[in-house]
Amino acid sequence: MRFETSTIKDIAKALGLSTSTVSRALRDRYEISEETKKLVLAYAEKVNYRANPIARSLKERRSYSIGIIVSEIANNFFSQVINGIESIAYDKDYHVIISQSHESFEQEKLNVDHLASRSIDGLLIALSSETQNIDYLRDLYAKGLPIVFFDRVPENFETHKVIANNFKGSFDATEHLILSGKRTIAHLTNSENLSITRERLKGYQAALAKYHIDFNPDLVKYCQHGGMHSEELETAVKELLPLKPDGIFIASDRLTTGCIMALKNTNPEFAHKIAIAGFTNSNLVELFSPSLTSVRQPAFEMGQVATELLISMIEAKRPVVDFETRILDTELIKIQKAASNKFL
Amino acid sequence: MRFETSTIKDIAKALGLSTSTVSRALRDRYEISEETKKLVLAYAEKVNYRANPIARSLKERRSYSIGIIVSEIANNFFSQVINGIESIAYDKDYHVIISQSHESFEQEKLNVDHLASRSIDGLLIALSSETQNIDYLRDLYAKGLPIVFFDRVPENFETHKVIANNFKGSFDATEHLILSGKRTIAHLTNSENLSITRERLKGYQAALAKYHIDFNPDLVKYCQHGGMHSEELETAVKELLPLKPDGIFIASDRLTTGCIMALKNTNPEFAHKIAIAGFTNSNLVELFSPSLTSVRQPAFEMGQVATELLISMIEAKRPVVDFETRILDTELIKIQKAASNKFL
DNA sequence: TAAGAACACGCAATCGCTTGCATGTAGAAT
DNA sequence: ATTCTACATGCAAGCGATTGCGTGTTCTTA
Repeated sequence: MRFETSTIKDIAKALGLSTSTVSRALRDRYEISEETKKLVLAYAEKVNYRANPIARSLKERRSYSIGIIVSEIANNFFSQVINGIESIAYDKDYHVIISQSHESFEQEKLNVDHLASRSIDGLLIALSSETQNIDYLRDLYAKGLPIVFFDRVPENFETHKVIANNFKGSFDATEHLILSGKRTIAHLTNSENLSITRERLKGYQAALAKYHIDFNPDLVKYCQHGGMHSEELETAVKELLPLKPDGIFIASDRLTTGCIMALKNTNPEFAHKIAIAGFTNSNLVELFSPSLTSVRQPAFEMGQVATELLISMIEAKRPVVDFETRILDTELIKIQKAASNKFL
Repeated sequence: MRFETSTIKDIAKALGLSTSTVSRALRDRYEISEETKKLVLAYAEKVNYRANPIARSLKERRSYSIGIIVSEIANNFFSQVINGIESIAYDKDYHVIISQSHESFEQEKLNVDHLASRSIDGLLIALSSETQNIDYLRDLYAKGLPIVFFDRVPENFETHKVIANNFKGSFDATEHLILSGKRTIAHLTNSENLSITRERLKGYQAALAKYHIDFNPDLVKYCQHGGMHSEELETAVKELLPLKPDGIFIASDRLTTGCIMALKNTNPEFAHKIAIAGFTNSNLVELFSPSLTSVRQPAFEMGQVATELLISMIEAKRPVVDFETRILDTELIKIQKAASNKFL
């Protein structure tokens, strides 16, 4: 060991006790006298004893750590979710290990496998946009790894899930565009693999239907890589322009910012004419030009709820069979007309 | 064990070998016949054997993982650094564990201690803006934990460091403001504890000096919490306004976006009159209104370089005594006048 | 043919910690 | 005074993997 930290054995030797007694004192178990417990604790404090979590993990077959898989941390939504996760996990003495899939299925699987082999006690995951086959997760789950999905969740997988009210969020955003007079509303969205894609599409369609606007499939553009490559965004934008949309509803954080960028690069003038509404948790929307109406997800809360559910699974005495899907409401943040008019 | 993964013992039993032989075959050591090696490898493959990293860590006293401490991942600069770190680490079979200090010294120390106790093989750290005392890092370092600092580095700590050319980046940005006719240039910056704060201040001062502009300390505002609280930004902005600056140079990613926001909230009209230059690695600067000239750090590369240095320390046969401080050049990205004029 | 070298493998200790079981001691109960 | 109970502590196995050392086998060489 490079670090000559003191071990339970050192303490035992110094105090003329056995390692078992020391361990029990430290773990505060019942079969120990108040006296020796105090003695041990005092000495441990003195030498700044830290239990070796590795050894404990090996022995106990658990690590008090939970794994997180997101597509990328450089994404406001996900980093806020992670903060929510941490806020609960640390409170309950769990540590978190973050991994990025970068929207790649292979990377996702690699990371999950690695985490699993490091004895994480549970997994919080938002699927990558490439992911179609989740058998590898089923295997792990069957072997006893608690898994909670958030944001991008699979169907036919019985476990806890936490999602935003995607339908309503999309409906509201689309309706907002319609109410501000738009009629040809495009929809830029993620890979069809994702649950959020399907749900948000439905919300968009429902809003159109409510106002008797025909749904035109050509106005819907899918980005298979979730906007990771700027080309896919530019292609989508270029394909949309000839259809002369007067509004566009965008279905995810990365897509929203990427799309505005693509619009600006492709046709800056048009970028300022089209009305934009999109999912984003960016704290900087107020700085954006063109400005947009945003659908904000309760990301922090989503992380918290998912973590609570996960920890309840981890610590459950008996196998959990009653699963819930928590649906959290989104918030529509409209353009502040005044400000945006004044300076555009 | 929840996961009934196969162990080396299982393989040994199944093949009628000893665990030592299996281990040696898997580790590809010399005292083993080609034949049994193949046998073992084939069987291991078949049962999808994964060595238990926890057990290995315990035995070998290392974990093949490196710890990262940044102030927050929801920061373009840091998330890009992390991506750079990952790109090298994964290549060399290391895993990374990310922790956030949220600019709090206490949180930083807590996280570092936790990482250290989890047997990380090395640490990559950018200090929090609160951090003044790094004795706890010295202790760990003395006990043998390799540490490489990046971005926010301490003085009087002999180890590898990787930083941007903060002086030049600041000089260039300030000079740019001067050359576009500004004379009263404010400087919004981080806590004085940070190396980047001092270096960037010097660059700012040097540029002023070059053009014979008197340095006015009142024009420099420090944010002790690195802009984590919006109040400190608003206060700073409000204090600056009476001095009627015509330009402002901002010293970090979070501060830059936060400051523009504060300007907009405080006095939107003024926000569009003042010329802004600032450090930021945001991919969205082109969307910002008001627009700004940005100093972009080679974040990804910084992560890569730091990781290479760290791994070289970890794998060094003898204690490293020759340390380097790598300085990477920044890039000045000027406002695209055309675009910004057209739509402002 | 006999002795030594080279090789392939097993035994067992070890990393630091937890815990079931055994043991010893003191006080309570008869 | 003797037995029983309760409590405090120690012993030792085990988590999964690595590795120094010892041993048995085969092959080489004189």
